Amino acid sequence: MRNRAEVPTEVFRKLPAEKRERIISTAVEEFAEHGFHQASINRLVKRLGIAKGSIFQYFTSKEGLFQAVFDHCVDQARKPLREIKHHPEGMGFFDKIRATLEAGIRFVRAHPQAYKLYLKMIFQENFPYREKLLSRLHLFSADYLEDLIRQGIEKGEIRKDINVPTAVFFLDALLDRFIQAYVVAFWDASSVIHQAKDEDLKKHIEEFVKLIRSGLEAKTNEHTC
Amino acid sequence: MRNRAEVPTEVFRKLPAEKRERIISTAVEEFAEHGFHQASINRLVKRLGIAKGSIFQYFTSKEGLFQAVFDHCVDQARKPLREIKHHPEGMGFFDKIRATLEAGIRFVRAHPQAYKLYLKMIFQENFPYREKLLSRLHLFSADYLEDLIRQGIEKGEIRKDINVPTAVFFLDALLDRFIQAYVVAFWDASSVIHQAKDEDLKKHIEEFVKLIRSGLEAKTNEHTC
DNA sequence: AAAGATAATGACCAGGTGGTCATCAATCTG
DNA sequence: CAGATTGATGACCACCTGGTCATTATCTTT
Repeated sequence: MRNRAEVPTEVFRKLPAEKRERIISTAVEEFAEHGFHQASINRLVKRLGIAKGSIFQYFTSKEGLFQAVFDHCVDQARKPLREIKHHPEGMGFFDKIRATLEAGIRFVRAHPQAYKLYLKMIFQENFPYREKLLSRLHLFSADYLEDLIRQGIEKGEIRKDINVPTAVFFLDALLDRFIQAYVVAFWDASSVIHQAKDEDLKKHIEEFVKLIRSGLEAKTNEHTC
Repeated sequence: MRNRAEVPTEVFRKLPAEKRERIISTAVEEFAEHGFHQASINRLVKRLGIAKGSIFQYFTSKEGLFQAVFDHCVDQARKPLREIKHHPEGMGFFDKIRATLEAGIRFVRAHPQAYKLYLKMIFQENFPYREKLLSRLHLFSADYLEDLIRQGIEKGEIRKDINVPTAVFFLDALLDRFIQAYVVAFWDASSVIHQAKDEDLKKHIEEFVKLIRSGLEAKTNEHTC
């Protein structure tokens, strides 16, 4: 956070926007493909067709480059997050869940590399700025879902006897995993979500929300009525 | 698969069991901590107090060592998997889900390093034998869950109108993520599952299964009856 | 056009990697 | 005990890494 303005050097900031973008987006690809340590500056500069020394004139170090890449991705993610948070008040709880899923899919479609980078960071413990990323994301996902659930309870859409933290975890797991399955093939055991077309995706979102809403159990209402 | 008998050299197989185990389990730690590429043979042999040359007399290459490590972990995982698959016939669907969760927790408690290694492999695309691992796991999780769900439908425990692949995905996501949250702190936004004690864990498993069973929606039975 | 400032370059560096192999130590065999 | 066989060893190799910096090229200003 501190010195963030210094991380891409002044030299880099003076570069034509076009070149700046090309460098950042190529670097995103490199990190998303290989993780932090396996990512290679040599390979990057070869892909870019510039000299290695230039990279270190633009960014103080590999870590500095990564920080710039990371900040770039966070910026990309900001808009959709706000968009989701400010859903119209009239929407019901399960509509909001559906909208969240749709916005998530929209994001990973628009920025697949950024999302891949996020996935890489999750399980590669020695990534720099891991803590920073995770705290930022927690701020979003957990708090957002808890708000949603409490509102849903107040409005009578959700059972009152529910354990809120468990429900937060429940939803977080499902939403996150749904998005992951769209991007990473093998998370999707039954191969229905991964890279699905719009129509099929809508159906699966519908089915999915239905499960979140009512669970798996067969209704026994007939017996009681 | 081919040449699997050749992968740990005869020299290694002649070693006293004690030393063999120490080498494998230290290697598991190294790979679980650092992933494949970041794992260092130099560091490993230093930890073990043996010469680097020895490792290459025991295993043909770093990849060979990893294969041995991997096979070792799969062997560790086999017993609990079988145990789960052969649950007593009398058990209801949701009891089986509960038992699956409990068995999963028991496994990661007994072999945390093996599980960490699995997590590392998931998002590190250039890991060797990734396909092999994933196909093995799919065989378990998806097929097993599908069986369970179909049985549950036949017995009338699960709604008949359910979309089976979606339900498989739904369950797979939840079970997997529950186990992950026990091991990896930050998956557990609300910090209730991670490394929980037996009593608390039982409660959370109960709450969790309740959600899987009935979903989030408030029951509206009162109105209809 | 000349002078000065700024940016691009790639040979070079120290350090680490997986892997090799001649040498040495120990055990087994006759 | 002598000879042979096997296993342990670590100096060494080629290669790659992030990072440096003197040199060169380009642009700006006068």
